[in-house]
Amino acid sequence: MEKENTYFGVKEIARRAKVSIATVDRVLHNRTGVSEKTKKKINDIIKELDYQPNILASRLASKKTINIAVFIPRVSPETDFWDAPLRGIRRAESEIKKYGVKLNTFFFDLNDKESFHKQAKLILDSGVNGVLMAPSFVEEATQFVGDCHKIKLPVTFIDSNVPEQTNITYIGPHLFRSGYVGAKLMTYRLKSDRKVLVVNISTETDNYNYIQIEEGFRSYFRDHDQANEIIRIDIKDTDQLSVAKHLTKVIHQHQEIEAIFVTNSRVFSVARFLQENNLTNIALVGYDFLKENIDFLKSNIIDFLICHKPEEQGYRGIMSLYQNLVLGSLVEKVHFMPIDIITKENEAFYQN
Amino acid sequence: MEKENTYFGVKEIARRAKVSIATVDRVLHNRTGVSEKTKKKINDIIKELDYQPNILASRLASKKTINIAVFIPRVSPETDFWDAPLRGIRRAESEIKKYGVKLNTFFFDLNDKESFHKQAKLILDSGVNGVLMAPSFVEEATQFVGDCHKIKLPVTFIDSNVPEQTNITYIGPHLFRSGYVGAKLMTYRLKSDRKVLVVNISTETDNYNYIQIEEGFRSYFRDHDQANEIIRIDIKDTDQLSVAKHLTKVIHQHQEIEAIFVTNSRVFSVARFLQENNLTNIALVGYDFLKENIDFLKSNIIDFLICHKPEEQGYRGIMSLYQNLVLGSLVEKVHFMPIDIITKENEAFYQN
DNA sequence: TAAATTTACGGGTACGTACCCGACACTTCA
DNA sequence: TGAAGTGTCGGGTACGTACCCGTAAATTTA
Repeated sequence: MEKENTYFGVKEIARRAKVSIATVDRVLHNRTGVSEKTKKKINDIIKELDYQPNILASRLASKKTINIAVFIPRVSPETDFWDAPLRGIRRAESEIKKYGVKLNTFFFDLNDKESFHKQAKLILDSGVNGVLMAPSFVEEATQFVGDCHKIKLPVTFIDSNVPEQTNITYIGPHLFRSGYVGAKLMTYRLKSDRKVLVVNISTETDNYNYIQIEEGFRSYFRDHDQANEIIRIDIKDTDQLSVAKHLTKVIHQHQEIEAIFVTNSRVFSVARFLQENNLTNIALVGYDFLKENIDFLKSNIIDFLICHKPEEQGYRGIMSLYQNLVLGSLVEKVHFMPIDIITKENEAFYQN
Repeated sequence: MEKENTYFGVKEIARRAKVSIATVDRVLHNRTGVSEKTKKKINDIIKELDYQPNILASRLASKKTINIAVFIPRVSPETDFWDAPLRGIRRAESEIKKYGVKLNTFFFDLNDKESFHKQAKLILDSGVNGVLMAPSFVEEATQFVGDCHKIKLPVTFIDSNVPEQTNITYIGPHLFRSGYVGAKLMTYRLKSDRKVLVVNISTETDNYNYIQIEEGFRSYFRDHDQANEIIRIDIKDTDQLSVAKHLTKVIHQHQEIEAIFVTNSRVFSVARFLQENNLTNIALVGYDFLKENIDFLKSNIIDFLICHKPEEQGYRGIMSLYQNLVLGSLVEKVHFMPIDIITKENEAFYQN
């Protein structure tokens, strides 16, 4: 049961180079105070032995804290969706803070790109060791990731993905399939070939995840030769009044709408509109386990909710970064969350 | 940047109990040599402080090796499928052996349940700390897991799952969906409403994963109102001669078979049969990136192969156990592998 | 050329836990 | 009554790395 002694550490390197452990350490962390000659000698031995530091010992001895930036939207009075990931993040924090991991939260406002920029700059200047973020603003996030890449800062996305990003990890739903599932659920309620409305309520119209979801949604209809015409609207002002205004208009224009698919958690505002206007015969499918949404689910205004375990996304996101940082690479590029279906019948048992 | 000093370790416990660290340690590992009185006092303080050991330090100081049993089928001359997971397992081993993890391999013979029993007994007696296994024999695996559960031995399944097992982790495909995908691929080649044959070549007929796959397969046909009749055969003797005999018979009985779905990696033996009997107009879909399968894929005998990244399953399986054992719980109950589709066109780029 | 810096390096302690090696008191038995 | 055992505990070192502090040598400066 003895541990294999085939492992070479700093001690062995020091012995071979005929220097002290401290000097080897200086080279390893390229600190000053080592002559070029001994530096080269030590580096050669490091390469020869293919030295891999013992990260357990390293973390134990280090007084430095690992700092992880959490970069997600602020929980707003409009929608408290981001409360769930934050809970998971806090849970992860309490589990690993004893190993010297500290989280710094940077919230941005979904209605204000400038707040994203500001916080992004703060993060880059704060000297953190990793970032967990929601790439809600696609373009801005892409640029931010680029900046992180330059200084070798690992980044993990949750909630939605921006493909073709190098060096990032994604933990969240397969957005296309999620939309596909949404369409399938919708067909359970479709009784005719009348129109289907896709509603995107967001200040960001070009948001990549909504596009992916909608593509999945449309794909289902194509794949299954559903004859329903799919129309879509973007509602850029997220308050209830604007939503009502837009919906009133579109429903007047297209009298034959028999079902609505909302691409995010703001389905409750559509539900509220339908309720207030007595349009309860329109099927409604949307996203996320919010209290308001559940209420409308219970009262049959919303037919289905899709949910991607947001709390677990937060928890896993932090844990993934922690493992990445503490245990070395182990890089898992993508981890898809389940696409859970919530109905009136099973909502009581749902685990976020 | 200072580490939070809110953490209480053995030192603090010792101070409060007015004993030495060694005595606290004795209590923590319930070794002998502590009076009932001090034991109780120390245990009370442990509970009060909600002491969580620093696993990093613990692993570093411990001279004990973590032993993980690898319990998978032997690579047989018939099919070298299990070579891939083994490669991933070896890769994981080389990455973590420096942290005192040792793997003990126990191979069983897929044609011999007795070999499974024998090795299972060996594992239980070997005093390992965790088990990575393929539950190829469902009933036997279930019983084995029960035994492991009694002695609190964590178990991880790869390749296929046995649901409703407590305390195990599964890393592998969503079998039902995999069969569903198989059916969808099949429809690309179906030109009429003639019969579809499902072939299960295995010494184990009641193998849970084949049943799951087949259910997924049939579900697709049901969901999409495909009129094709699905017939199935079990071939319990896996040699080429037996396969040929069974196929000859079933093809005579059902003259209208236009497609065959093989539920595991032994699709090559069906391909060989089709080739030798010039039945190349029959569509063929099966599993796994084996050299023989790829050859038949290239020569158009096999139309599609489905693959679940077996190497990665092995790698992740070990890593999951390692993290579970070293970093504490972090238990991830299920991790589904992607359901990859391999065709003649993309096989050259496939990453196992 | 002596003093003041700077450069280059080693000694040694700490991180939190594991565990060996005793020490001391107390009991048992011849 | 003394020796041998048993139960209970503490001191101290080790794991592999990080990093503080001190010092001798080399270099610069006066």
